[in-house]
Amino acid sequence: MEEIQQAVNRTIQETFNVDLSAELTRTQEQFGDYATNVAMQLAGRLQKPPREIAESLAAALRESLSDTVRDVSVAGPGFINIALSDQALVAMANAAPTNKPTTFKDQVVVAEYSDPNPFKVLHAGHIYTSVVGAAISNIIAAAGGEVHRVNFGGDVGLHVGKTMWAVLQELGGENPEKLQEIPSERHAEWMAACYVAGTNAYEDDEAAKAVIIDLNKRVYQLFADNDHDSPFAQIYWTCRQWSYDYFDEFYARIGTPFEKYYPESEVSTLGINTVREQLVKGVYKESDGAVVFEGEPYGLHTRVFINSQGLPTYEAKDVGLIMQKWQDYHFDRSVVITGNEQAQYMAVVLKSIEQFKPELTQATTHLTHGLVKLQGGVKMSSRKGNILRAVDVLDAANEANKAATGRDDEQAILGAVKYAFLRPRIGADIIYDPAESVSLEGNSGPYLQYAHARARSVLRKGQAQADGAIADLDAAERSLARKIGEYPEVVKKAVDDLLPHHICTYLYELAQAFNRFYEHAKVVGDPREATRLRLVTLYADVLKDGLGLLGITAPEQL
RNA sequence: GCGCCCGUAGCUCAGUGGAUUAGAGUACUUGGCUUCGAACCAAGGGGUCGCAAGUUCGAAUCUUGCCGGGCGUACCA
Repeated sequence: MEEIQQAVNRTIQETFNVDLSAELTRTQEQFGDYATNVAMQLAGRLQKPPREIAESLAAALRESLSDTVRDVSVAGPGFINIALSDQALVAMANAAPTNKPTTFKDQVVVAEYSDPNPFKVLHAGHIYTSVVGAAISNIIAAAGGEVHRVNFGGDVGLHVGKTMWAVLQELGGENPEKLQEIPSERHAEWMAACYVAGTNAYEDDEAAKAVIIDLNKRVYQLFADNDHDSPFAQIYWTCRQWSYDYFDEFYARIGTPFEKYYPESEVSTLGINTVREQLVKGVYKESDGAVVFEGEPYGLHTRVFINSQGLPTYEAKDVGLIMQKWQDYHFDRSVVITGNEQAQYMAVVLKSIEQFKPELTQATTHLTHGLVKLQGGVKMSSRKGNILRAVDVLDAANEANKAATGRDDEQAILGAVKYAFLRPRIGADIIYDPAESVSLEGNSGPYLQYAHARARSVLRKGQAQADGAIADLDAAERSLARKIGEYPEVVKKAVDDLLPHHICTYLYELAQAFNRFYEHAKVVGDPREATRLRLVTLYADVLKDGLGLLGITAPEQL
């Protein structure tokens, strides 16, 4: 593609003495393989009819690209359509499984996502953000980045006070030894129930509310005193560990493990110190007893970093987190993935850091996604416990899959759920329908897994013939080869935009192209077997590679 | 009020560095398995691209203004 693009640029330069970078787009197969509209762009500057410009460019390109191009034609108001030769198409297809962009070559990248709070339950949104974050991390890694996947969460704060309140009720006071009576497989659900009880008490019971506020302060004090031994400390640390065990287990299950957790407690001191330091230098200001950053000069709003009681808010903690990540990794790029309700909040935090560490914010990218809603547009409400938990999403997928296939298949339901979450472009809220996600038909994860398994099955029958050279292509083969060769361009686009859904769109089109090919092209036993086996191999490899970027497995057989 | 995100077929979504006739899936109606895995393929109906102006040879895409939805807007995260 780049070769052709350069040839077009060179031709424009030579023919019209104009420096212009031509944009090459993929076009419908009936028109060719690539198209460009430079002739229309040039029409104004050259004061010539676009078709005339297109004709002379096309003629020159036919000459200079005679090795790689089958035909260069002019269509409509002045589009130049370029059809590749079979050899060029085959060369691109051959390179497709391994040809990756080098956008992040030799760069250290920190990817932060998921960010659940200890002492709370993982909900559907956590699967979504984890799956999206993992896919983006995979894409960056494919482009050469050294990716460190990290996770940030609140091990201190009011929600901890709420949970601890109910925990103490359950234990009948500060009796850490009673925790041992809770079997390990019930830890997560027990703590989730405690959080719900604590939240309800906080809202309904004034006395409890006061206790919870006090417990919150006591938790902060544990860190100030480095207290691991008092009964209260033992309960806190044990429950905190239960949370991290539960997170680890869940991430392992869905295949999105993390290298490091950054608990809030570990970054808040750095955050508060940094903010105080910069308060003296005038970056932050005191206002009504709190420390704030005034965003209005930058079109943002003012936010509190240290509250009037001297405690750090999330803003100061995030300052600490970013500083800590910098100290730990000296990253070239830091990608933070959160819900879009944090978009403007993060803009303020980053703008404030830009005042004293501009190199750090320049290297930071904040990507935001929407909420997970259920089919029918019902929003998942937080608190109270009437939420869709992460396991509920997987259970629903499992139920639906079982109803359709009659068996349990963890890889199938993970493939289904992940694909359902990755298919839409990041940004808007997503509507999740468990039944549709595990559907065996249409644009779904199982369709792609099936399409892969089917190809591998053909290859098993075709034995080891699959590395033969391809000489020429018939129409069905050409369509498939064309689609396979597009893969590197799609990955490049996904990397440039940091948008994994481009890969979903492509893989589905690829699988469709294969299924059409398969429909009327016999592979094993056909005179063209060698060529076709080679194409099927490339197809299956690309499909597997693409699913891998999405974090979806591609089983050899289903 | 101000700011950010979003609005494409009944439903769920691609397409938004401008481009050839706006595409998929699903649902509905049909056709195709004695043949490499039919979880597949093919055909059909279904769209004022929220509305209106503007820029252009050309706008779902860019600009402006409206309408509708979500979120944010100082001591929550």
